[in-house]
Amino acid sequence: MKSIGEIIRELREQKSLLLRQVAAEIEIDQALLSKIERNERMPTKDQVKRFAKFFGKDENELLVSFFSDKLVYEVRDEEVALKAIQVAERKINYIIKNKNGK
Amino acid sequence: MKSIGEIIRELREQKSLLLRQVAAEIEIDQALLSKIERNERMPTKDQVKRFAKFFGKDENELLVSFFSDKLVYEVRDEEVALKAIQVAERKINYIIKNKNGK
DNA sequence: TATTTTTGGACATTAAATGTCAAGTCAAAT
DNA sequence: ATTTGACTTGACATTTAATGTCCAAAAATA
Repeated sequence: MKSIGEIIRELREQKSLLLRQVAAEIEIDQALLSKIERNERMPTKDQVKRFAKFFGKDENELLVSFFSDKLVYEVRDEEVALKAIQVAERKINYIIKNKNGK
Repeated sequence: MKSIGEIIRELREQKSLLLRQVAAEIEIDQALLSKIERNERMPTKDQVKRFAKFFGKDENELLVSFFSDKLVYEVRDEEVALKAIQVAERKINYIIKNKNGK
């Protein structure tokens, strides 16, 4: 249930690394990393992959956090947020179901 | 389970109206309406509201279609799509829960 | 206080979405 | 077959939103 930013910050602090150090590894500006960790900016999908690799974390696990954050962001202020997500889930299930066959 | 575009097209056809006529009412280019109906472009939230008003449909109902389409679009090609949506739903529930109190 | 780390904010850059126009296809009608 | 009307297509313009950068300010630490 943690945001992608919180996760990244925790991983960094577990290793006692500085923003500057991680930023250099991931090849992003350290100010940007600071913002990402505080959920002020979203990383790109590619950056999330690099974080996973650098911290030795499962890529898909981080991607789930990342995309779920993006989804939440898209509807967080909407009255119909919850319903929209529920309908979206059904639509995705439908798409998956009819992916291969028919 | 229909897309916002399909819904709009059905509403228009039920009333036997031409693209040009509806486009004029909603105040958008008819080419854009054509694309919206075929899910080639997404309408804006404000346009969705105008469609609801013009067709006499419940606004929130159309907004749910609209936002769920946007959510699906955001993750449709991702391996983690379904999990991301499920986690997003939990996050939204959490946000709603802590909206007023605490 | 001096140094280092982190954050804030303005601005630049890039990317993505919406909007527009004119030409194109297609079907029906004549 | 030609014309007419409805719809679609594609290239392009415009707008909006996101990411990225830099430097100064703030906060923390020594």
